Amino acid sequence: MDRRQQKTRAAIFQGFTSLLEKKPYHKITIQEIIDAANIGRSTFYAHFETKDELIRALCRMLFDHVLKSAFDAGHTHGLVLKEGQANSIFCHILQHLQEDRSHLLRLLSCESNAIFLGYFKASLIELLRSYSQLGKEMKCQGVPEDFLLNHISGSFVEMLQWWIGRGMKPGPQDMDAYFRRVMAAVL
Amino acid sequence: MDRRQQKTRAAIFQGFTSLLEKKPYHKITIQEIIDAANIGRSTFYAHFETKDELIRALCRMLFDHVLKSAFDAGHTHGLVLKEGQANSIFCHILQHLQEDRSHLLRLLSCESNAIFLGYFKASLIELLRSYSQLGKEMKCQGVPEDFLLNHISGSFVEMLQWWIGRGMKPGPQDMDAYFRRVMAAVL
DNA sequence: ACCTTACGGAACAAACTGTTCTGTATACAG
DNA sequence: CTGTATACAGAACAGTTTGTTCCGTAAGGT
Repeated sequence: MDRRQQKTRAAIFQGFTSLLEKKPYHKITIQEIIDAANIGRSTFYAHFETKDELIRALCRMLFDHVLKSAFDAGHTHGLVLKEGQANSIFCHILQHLQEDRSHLLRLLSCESNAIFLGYFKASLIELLRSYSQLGKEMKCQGVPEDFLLNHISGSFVEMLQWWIGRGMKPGPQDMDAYFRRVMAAVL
Repeated sequence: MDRRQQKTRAAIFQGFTSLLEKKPYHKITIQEIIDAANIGRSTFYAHFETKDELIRALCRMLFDHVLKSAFDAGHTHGLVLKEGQANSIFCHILQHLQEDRSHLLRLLSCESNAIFLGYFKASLIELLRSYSQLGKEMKCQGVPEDFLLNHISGSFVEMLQWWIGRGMKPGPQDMDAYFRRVMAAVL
């Protein structure tokens, strides 16, 4: 990809991100993004057709990394923390978020975090669907697998929302423990 | 309240609702609502300052009824279905939704249902918080009550989303059974 | 019957949108 | 190093939407 395109794209993401920390998504105008990114009007439209397309691209970029690395960790250690283990998919995601370094956590803490959490849940469902050991780790006979997938992913995202809303106060291990307790009948 | 205001308010809700079934919330303009409701421009702004205020008023109106009646049923029967029981808070909500008559289910099925489900979850948390028998019905020691409240409400709404996305295919009793299974460690 | 007030509708400036155009600057390949 | 391709900035554009103000009319409430 052309270096100029990379820089422009990064500038748009950066400007958009900083705006999202100040005001809700639906009140941000494309004009403001253009000003924040310090680019020309036509340049923005050369990269993204709409604001929705922009946020989707942003989500893909951010979530792909986190979920991929969590998946790699979980492939050998399982979904949730078991006794004597240090890693697991869910715990790894939480730790990765707290370490941050990317703007991910700031976006998940912003006023419009529901949008990001929605995309996050969809990505998580896809991840779990492709998780080969899923069948072995899920209990709960008599309930459709699809329902369980939705319940697990949904519950995790709901927990994330609660965690973020409280300033990430309990640590990742504690959260993983809470999660394991309430999901005891499923995982 | 003035009869004229009642009629205007109803016309706005009606027009807005029918628009929501056709297109997503954020693509609906106030101008379209005005046209659909067949009222004057200044009249709309005399009732609501913004589109967000309108949808919030709509949610309050719709959810208050459902949750209040569900609460009355649950006050004598408990949160979830036990053997030999015909009613419970969660099962009652599902049944009430399926009977419909109000436009609630259509709104929860529309493209922008995430907005409604968000308000629904908030209302549900408030309802449960004021539910006197909550402490007795919740298991799961060692996990903050606030976390459980969020998990229960969140999981219910996630289930609702799944149910609606599948055309409300399994009946309310089946859904209540699924819910009871996955929440076995909590309720 | 009177007074209050909600309504309709026009007109308004302001802002945002999405597109098109032109000239310039930069990247990349040979 | 040179030429070609293309990404960029910036202006200009018409078309919407927004939120407000005005006034005359119509309906409600007492």
